[in-house]
Amino acid sequence: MSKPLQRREKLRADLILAAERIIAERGLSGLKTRDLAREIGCANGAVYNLVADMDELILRVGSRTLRRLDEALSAAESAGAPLPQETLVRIALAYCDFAAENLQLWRALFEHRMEADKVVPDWSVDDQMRLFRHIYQPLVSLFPKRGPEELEITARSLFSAVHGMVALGLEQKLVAVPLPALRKEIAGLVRAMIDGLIAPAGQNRAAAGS
Amino acid sequence: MSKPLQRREKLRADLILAAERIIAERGLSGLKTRDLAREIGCANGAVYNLVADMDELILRVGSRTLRRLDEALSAAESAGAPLPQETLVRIALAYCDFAAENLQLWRALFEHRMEADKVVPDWSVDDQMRLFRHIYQPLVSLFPKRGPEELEITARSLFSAVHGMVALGLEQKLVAVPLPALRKEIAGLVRAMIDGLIAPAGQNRAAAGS
DNA sequence: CAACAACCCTGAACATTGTTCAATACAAAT
DNA sequence: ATTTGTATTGAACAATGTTCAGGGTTGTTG
Repeated sequence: MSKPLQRREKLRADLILAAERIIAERGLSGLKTRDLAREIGCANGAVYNLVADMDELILRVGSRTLRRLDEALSAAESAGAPLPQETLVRIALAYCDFAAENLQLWRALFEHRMEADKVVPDWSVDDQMRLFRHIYQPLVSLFPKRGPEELEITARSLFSAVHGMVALGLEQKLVAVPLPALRKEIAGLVRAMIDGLIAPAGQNRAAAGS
Repeated sequence: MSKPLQRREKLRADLILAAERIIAERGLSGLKTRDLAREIGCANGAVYNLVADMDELILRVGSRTLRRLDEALSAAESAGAPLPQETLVRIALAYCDFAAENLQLWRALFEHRMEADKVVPDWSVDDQMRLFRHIYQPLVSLFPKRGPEELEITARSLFSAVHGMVALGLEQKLVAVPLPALRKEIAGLVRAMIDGLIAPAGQNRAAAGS
């Protein structure tokens, strides 16, 4: 009795949680199968009954991280004035804050590289794509005339630009900007990007919209 | 005779070049000491007479990559109208092109993480900082009233934003934007950022400059 | 030229890790 | 209770960065 299937699932959940804790504490490179096995109380070989390999485990943890990130962005989306400009700023800052507060787990999302030939499974790709929808809505309000495809690309670009600022801003403590300064920079540049995109501006607005 | 010191330096150079070639072909994770030793014709142990460890070797390759990147950006800087806006766009596109043409070597610059406690040597940090100076100059032309510190931060932010677009844009082939589209997006968003930063713009330009 | 010291190189050995697998223990079914 | 299929174990394997004692080479000195 004691429903072995449920026990298996329980162990699986424990494994993923243990992996998450270890990555958060010691970084992606601190994740070792033997530590995991000891942590959840089984032989190292048993790990491979719960997940196919380390890649899958890391992606599972990534999925959890992405879900929490998604929630943080959702909260920011509806946590103030519905002005699309300010909503986008809030989302960008929420992204920055999440990365700072979950530094190692957030890094793991991008540091991890699939071993060549093996493909990222669909459920993982879906997780990633879901993030863009947060900035898509405000962009629709800002640019009602533009088509969905164009807006999707813009959403992706905006997201990527903010991601870059966060990534390099949190990189190395030596030259790193202090967090408040980084937040200010992000807010400023997001507003600038939006203003510039709206702009009935001066001379050279040629290539942006076409 | 046969000047052993020069021989050593020759071997060292060979080693770095071999490492560069391997990273370019197989990525950072494809770099193995035994392959390197075979490649340059020595025992695997001998590698450690030429460099302290893999970290140093990777940083040496990174230094070469950064130098070439620096040259590419320099060329872009002076390869067209001296209008600062267009100069910045050219630099951003040159960055994108360099990353695309040197994908694995460029990725290695950011994928590589120092083993904790060990610090990045000075010469490597210098290499990295040098990149910002390319966008610093045009920014001085654009914002003569702002102080050097503020401009340095802006330079860093602009660079980071473009880096983010390139990084996520070249990431996964599945959802990846084709290169010409990415270039167009980068040019558009760089112009937007600049316009937005210049902007005597509408309602909400509060937080950017302060 | 000979003896010697300093240094380099070799290749075997070590430690760490992801992964596999034959043997064992266990659970359920007949 | 016996059988059967599955889960678990822990030893073994392979890959890989790194170290090291021993042998060889180089350059210097008498």
